[in-house]
Amino acid sequence: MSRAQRLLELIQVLRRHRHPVSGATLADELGVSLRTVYRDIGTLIEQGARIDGEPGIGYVLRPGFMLPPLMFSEDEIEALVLGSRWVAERADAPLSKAATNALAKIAAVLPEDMRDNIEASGLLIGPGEPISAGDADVAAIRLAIRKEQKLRISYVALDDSKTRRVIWPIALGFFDRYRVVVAWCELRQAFRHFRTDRIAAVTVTAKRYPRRRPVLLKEWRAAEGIPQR
Amino acid sequence: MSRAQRLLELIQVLRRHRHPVSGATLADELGVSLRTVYRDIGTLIEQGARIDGEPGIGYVLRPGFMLPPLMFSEDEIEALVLGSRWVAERADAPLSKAATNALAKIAAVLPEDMRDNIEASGLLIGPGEPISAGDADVAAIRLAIRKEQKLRISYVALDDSKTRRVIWPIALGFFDRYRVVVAWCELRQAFRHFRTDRIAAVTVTAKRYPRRRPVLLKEWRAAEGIPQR
DNA sequence: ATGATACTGCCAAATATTGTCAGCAGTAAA
DNA sequence: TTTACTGCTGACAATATTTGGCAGTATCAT
Repeated sequence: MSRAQRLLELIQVLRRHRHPVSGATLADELGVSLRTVYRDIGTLIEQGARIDGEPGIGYVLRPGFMLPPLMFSEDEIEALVLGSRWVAERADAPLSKAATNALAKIAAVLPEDMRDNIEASGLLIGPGEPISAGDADVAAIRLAIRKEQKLRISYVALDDSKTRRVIWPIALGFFDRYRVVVAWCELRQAFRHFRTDRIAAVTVTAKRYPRRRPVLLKEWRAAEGIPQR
Repeated sequence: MSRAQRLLELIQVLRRHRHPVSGATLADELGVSLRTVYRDIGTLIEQGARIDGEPGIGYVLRPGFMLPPLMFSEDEIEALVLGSRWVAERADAPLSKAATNALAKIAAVLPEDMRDNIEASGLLIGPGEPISAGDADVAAIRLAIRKEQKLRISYVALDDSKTRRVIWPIALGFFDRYRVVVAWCELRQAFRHFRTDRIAAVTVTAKRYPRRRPVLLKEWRAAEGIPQR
């Protein structure tokens, strides 16, 4: 049995057992050494499997590893398809691919007759001016937002003056013609907006900013007078 | 990337492309040689995947997937959230509400920590000029598209000339500033585009148009020179 | 017919996997 | 507290698998 097959088998075994299973048991069931089981589990976790291993207990597959079947109304399907198409069309390359992937995953867990609705959806996204502000950078900025990491940027303001700043990126705003990074600016000690097409260079620092993003986001909303959702 | 990962990825790629994909394309997407793709496909089929490979065509994953799709990745969640927010912001009221509902359903099946990512997502849709072309009408048009029903409209063209026509709506295009109904026009006996903000009145007829929407859509794409997805 | 594509076999080099041994750390129960 | 289980990690060498390239065949759409 190849390793790939064994990994799938391992998931199945874990799913079968509701209660914690010891690595030794798994090793036995899979006909493989204990060390290998540890390695396999490691691989699965790396791939996104949610497996709890507790010393003295064993392994449990936490719920939420796999997508359960989903049910949507026709309007909901159309909304999801339209939204994904917009993202696929307008966002940076990795996010664009992610949108298509997400839709495919949803399609896979949909009842069969609904699956056709996805492809047949009559809602289209009109072609837009491509926003070509460095895909790689935008993806990096998204990641920094997620991880609450400081960014060092070199920014060309609207009056063409150039500054270097360290910012705490808290959000990325998608407008029709450009994208804007919302951030706390260490230079100005205030919230500032930076158009991605005017960011000449980005360096992701390893430093995490000292406050939590949701809190900052709330403060920014208050400062801008944007009602909370 | 390990082979096991690649096999999962391969399935996902096949899921993503609903139409036949050539081995060469797969090889390219996976960053691996064609020969290896053939071997991988062989392995997957051995494990029970239902993959059709036809010479001259390519590969198709038949629904009835063998592998339950794994959980959404962080990028995929962000893509879904962003897409839904765009729809919630820019589409007609019922669709907007559907987008929010769909997202809630997805959130419901997510493990807890991922659920937080939905609310905390840092991707925002910038406010756009509201497209206020009769929400009720747009919803009605969407429904007519889904049901392949004829519409009777009164249309004000760009030169302000007014006409009454019966059209077969096949798609609704979302542009940044307006929305366009793609339809077969009985008056002109050709495909025509109608901006929703210039449709003065809509009546949904009970009559179903005599041809199938996907076919018409394909013809329209060909006529417009839009490559098939 | 032609081109595109799926598919198979073979080989050598590159790469991954595996078991073993050795040790640390956490949990539950005696 | 002690003991028995258990998770987890590192190193290493033997082994197995994977990979790409090449050559060739078959099948389908046009």
